[in-house]
Amino acid sequence: MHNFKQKKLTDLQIEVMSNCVNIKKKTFKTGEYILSFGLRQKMIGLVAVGKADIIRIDIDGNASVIKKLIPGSIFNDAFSCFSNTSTFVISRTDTEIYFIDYAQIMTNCLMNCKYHHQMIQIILELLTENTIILNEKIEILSYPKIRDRILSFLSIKMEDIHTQSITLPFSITEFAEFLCVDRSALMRELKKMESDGIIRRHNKTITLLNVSHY
Amino acid sequence: MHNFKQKKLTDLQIEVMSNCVNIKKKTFKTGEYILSFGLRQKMIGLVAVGKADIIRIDIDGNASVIKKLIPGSIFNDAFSCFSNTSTFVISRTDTEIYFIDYAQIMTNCLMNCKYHHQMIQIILELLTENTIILNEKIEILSYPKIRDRILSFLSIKMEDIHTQSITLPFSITEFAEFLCVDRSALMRELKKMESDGIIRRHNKTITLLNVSHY
DNA sequence: TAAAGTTTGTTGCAATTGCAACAAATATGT
DNA sequence: ACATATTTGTTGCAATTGCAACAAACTTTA
Repeated sequence: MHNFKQKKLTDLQIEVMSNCVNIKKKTFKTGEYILSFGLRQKMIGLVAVGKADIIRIDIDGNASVIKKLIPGSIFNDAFSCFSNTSTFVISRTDTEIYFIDYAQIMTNCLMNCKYHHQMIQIILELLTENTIILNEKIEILSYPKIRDRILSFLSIKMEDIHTQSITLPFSITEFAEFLCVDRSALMRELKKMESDGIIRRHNKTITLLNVSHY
Repeated sequence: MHNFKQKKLTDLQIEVMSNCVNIKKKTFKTGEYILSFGLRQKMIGLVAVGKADIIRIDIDGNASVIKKLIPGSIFNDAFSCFSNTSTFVISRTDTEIYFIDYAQIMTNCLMNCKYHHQMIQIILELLTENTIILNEKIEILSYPKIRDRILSFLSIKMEDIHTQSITLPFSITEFAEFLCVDRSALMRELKKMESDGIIRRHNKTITLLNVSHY
């Protein structure tokens, strides 16, 4: 199974940070909502064990996966700054989550704290990584056509892992949600792309064929 | 003219930061590209005078305005982390831009620097604001229908400025680019929404009418 | 102020998409 | 292993959108 590029917090980093700010560990069962007790708390969540999704549910009840979380992934409440929609983090397996209060970083932690510098750096990296992911999503959604969204998604992911073949980290249904398109329309387009000789697909593995001739 | 909510760097903040890191000032003429000399330089750009746009141009040459920059706005190279697209900052009027090298922040600046703490805070705020803006854009683009995108845009902006009336900060043509929809299709939908009694529009001013009955 | 360029407004038409509905295949839970 | 739930695959049809093309209004520039 391919791993998509993703910044992870190492044990060392966690140790560094726990020397500087308060870190709490909580466990969640499959399907439970991970809500870091009230979203506006400036907490960073860190997935230590298990899988979770950041999902957005709009006024009409439509769900969309914003980001798949795997061990080492972080999420912060910056994701929850939507206006009309609700953002949740939901565990897909049993999970262990660390919550890091980064309001402390700016207030409580002494400037001459031995670990402060390193931790600020980590947090800046995390925020930057979030920005990149969100930019990629905008890149994908800016195409009106499903085919272009698929190709855009593939090229982003293939650039990350340097291959011509991708195993989706989600089901086709979730893939449609991620691309913000109708599932059956996605299905139709995938089939069409196969018959057009652009891709090949076995279940969740998609291979981009050579299309140098254009 | 309404101002959309936007974090600004105050003179004080600029002064604070100039005590800590190197800040360079450059001027640009209308239509010039503001490229902070090579995009991967971890520079923050700050608009002091004039207007500029962050635009994205995809492989097919389609342009999309990501963010309108006004005096006080910042932009950073996190915006330029697209894979298949190019992101530019282009001046729309004569502009004065400050460039802040924030690579220095992590390396050169001494930890006991008097201004360090305050500046880190400013930068974290800027990154967080960027995240919010990108999330709003995703929120808008996640709707397949033009009408929903318009309504989503309006409700986000109206929440910001607490009113029922919005004066677009861009032309209708740019509005279409921002929403990633065809201009004539946007036109058509705006007209339809007017005849449906949902909005009223005079030039760039859109008023959301009461639709409590649903 | 005349000319050139840009934005706005409009429309017909074809392509794409969403939606609904259903059967088949998988996965899950007891 | 059985029953139930979920995901996948397929299709017809209607609605929405993009595209092309053009006229009118408005800006900019010489």
